[in-house]
Amino acid sequence: MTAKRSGARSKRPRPTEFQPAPEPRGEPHLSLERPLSLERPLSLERIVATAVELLDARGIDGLTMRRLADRLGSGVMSLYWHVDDKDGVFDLALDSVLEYRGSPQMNGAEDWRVEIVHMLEDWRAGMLRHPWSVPLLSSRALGPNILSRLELLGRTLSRAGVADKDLNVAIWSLWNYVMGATITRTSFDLADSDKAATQQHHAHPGERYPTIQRSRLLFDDDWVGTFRKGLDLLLAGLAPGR
Amino acid sequence: MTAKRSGARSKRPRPTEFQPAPEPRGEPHLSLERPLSLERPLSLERIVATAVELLDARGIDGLTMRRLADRLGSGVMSLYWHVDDKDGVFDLALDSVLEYRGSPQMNGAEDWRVEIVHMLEDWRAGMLRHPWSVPLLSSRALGPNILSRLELLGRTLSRAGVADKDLNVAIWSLWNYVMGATITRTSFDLADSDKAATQQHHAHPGERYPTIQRSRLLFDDDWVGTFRKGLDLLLAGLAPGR
DNA sequence: ACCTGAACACCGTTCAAGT
DNA sequence: ACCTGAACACCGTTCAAGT
Repeated sequence: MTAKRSGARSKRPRPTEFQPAPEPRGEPHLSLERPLSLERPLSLERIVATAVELLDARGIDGLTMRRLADRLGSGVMSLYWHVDDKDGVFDLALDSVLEYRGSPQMNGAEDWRVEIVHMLEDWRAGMLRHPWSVPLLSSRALGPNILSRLELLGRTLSRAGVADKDLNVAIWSLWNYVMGATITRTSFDLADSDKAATQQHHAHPGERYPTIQRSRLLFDDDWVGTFRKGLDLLLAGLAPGR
Repeated sequence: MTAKRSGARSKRPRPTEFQPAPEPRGEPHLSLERPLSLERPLSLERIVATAVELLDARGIDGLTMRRLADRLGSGVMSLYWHVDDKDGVFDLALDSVLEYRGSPQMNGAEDWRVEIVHMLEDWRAGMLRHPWSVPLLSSRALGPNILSRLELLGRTLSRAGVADKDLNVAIWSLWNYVMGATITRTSFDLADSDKAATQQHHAHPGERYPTIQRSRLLFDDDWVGTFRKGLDLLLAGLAPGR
């Protein structure tokens, strides 16, 4: 039977440090009904936070409505009062993980170049911290937090002197660069953990892939450095002035 | 996870050849309404081709082992003799769609810039023709056809005069750019078909996203032009010579 | 070598109902 | 307003077996 409503349930699964629920800051609307108790009552915030936890722990296939409900100490169907369906959970989890907490004082005084690099590295780091977000991001619609990042990026470029007519290309070039770099990175993490494939394709690239081998393409693990170099190059091209 | 297992199970021993192209020859248009099973014997090729067909027609969730077997006119479990598991089908389908048929005579005589642009646009077009390949590509290991594309890209860059020590950054920058641009593109296709989200976030970007609106970021549909511009910019930065 | 159905342990979601 | 179990129509895959 599935009667598991005994008292020992429904405690917080783990005290692991973990990013707070999607809306920690003083944002417009929020539930002032409930105290911040993470205990009994189901709430969108709790559902999303737990979904992220589950995704972090077990990957994209590990998120199951039943498993999620279980972790929350509720019945499966209770989730459906708060959420449309499983895709809704994916969308919410994805966007929550992409929220941008800007650095304390990023005002106009700073060098815009520093600012942009910081934004993009933060974004990339966020995705790498939750690798499941990458495929999700490429198969689901853009949420508000992602759009906010785009907006901020555009604003900064604009402030840096990029003309309106060039803004489009500038934003997308940077955006695409970050997405691409992150995908590449997670791809290779995957490849590394998949020894069979690595053996088969990466271990002896000299025979079929001499250039790849010569450039040490698959073995260079200075991802951050490479990321920065390409980014600098791009920025130089986009806003040559100053 | 690659499909070939080390045991004696696979159809083809796994030496040098991975597997031929399952994509339909002739014009890329194919009928989605395929009559079932005119050819009797199951084969890896047939399985992969049908999987691609199914993915094209019904998306990533539409591929089901049962459905696949059904289309092939076989029992579900018959598939498992040719293929490890469902992930194996995904890997095979993905790689098959990314095969590069170089243009007839792409020899050294051509301008390398033309060559590279052609390669990358072909790659991008291939992914857009099979949108399910994008999230798959960002969550699965790189297959041989993808590595071949990388190799060719590196070789061409090298021939164009890029020094070995710069090859790494050059390859990844271009690669990442294409991946990112393609993801962005498919994201917006999704957003367009998702009217609720579009209504909510894209229809009134002026209020919360003034810069995005000003740059007409979300409404510009000259994807090809934008793609080309960013690419030219990148190429100029990567190989300033000439 | 190749293919098969039955069976198992799961899924997401509808529904009618409880508080 | 919030939550629930039972039920339905699916899944992927193991197994023992057939040719």
